[in-house]
Amino acid sequence: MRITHEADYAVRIVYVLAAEKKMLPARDISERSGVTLRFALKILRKLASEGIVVSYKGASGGYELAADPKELSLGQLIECIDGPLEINHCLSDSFDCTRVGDKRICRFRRVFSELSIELRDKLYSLKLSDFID
Amino acid sequence: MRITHEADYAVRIVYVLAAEKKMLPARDISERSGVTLRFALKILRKLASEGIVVSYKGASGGYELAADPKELSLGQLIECIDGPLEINHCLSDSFDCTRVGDKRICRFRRVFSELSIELRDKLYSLKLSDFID
DNA sequence: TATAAAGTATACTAAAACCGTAAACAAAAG
DNA sequence: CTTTTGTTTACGGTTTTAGTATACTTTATA
Repeated sequence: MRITHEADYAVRIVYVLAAEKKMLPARDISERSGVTLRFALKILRKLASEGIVVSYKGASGGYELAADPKELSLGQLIECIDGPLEINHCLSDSFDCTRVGDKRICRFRRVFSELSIELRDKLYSLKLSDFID
Repeated sequence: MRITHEADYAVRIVYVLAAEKKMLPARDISERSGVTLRFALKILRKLASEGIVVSYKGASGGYELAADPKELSLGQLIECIDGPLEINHCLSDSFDCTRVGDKRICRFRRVFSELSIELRDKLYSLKLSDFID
């Protein structure tokens, strides 16, 4: 029932970029976030592919926050790394529920779905700017 | 960010026992819940050690719901199998947060903690009796 | 009281997910 | 044209998950 370390690191990394408000090379991001360089690069790649950061190649290259901290949410960051925020596997599209009890959708699934949506909404309402001075 | 299959199965199993309102041998529980006998036995042992079900040994033995369905909650069942309901590993007692940003406890950790508590409270407020006719 | 039907306990294993690491490559600044 | 950076793909160790196996104990009942 936990987000992955990788998603947690993604939050740290983006926090560093948002606080800095400028482009930073991956090595600096690694140092300031406390995430190893290699792993930070992997995470930065995912963030770049989602348009959350932009990368600049070559000497004096690096990464910069692309999204507006007032718009970028914790939920978006976490889902970028971990995939959909669902508290039970039965909520995934591919899952075929065989549990008895209800007509069309089992009652447990319904409440898991509602709780997932609530949690997801809250994480999406928490913007990165809320965590910067 | 998901509960385990095992916790999901525990809910199914307890639902069967609550709907039946009587002792059932493990084989029947397995058949009606759709959980393999071996795995169901493992789960039933954990439920028994928490006092959620009681077991009767020997021929014509089986398992019976020990808790009151009006008191027994989804949260209690899930934590019985999966451990504490925390959405980030940084919330566990043993974790030493090194993240910069705040005086004593980092802001991210605070919101993860609040969200975990909210989710946990909701799962504890959902009683098994809410899912029985 | 024998025996078969149940649960108990411990340990094992296969597969998946997680958490990184390695190496070869491509782009761009100076 | 060389050095510094990012890019891509693949690899691998560790942990968790999910489920199984085996040997055992207990007890109803014939």
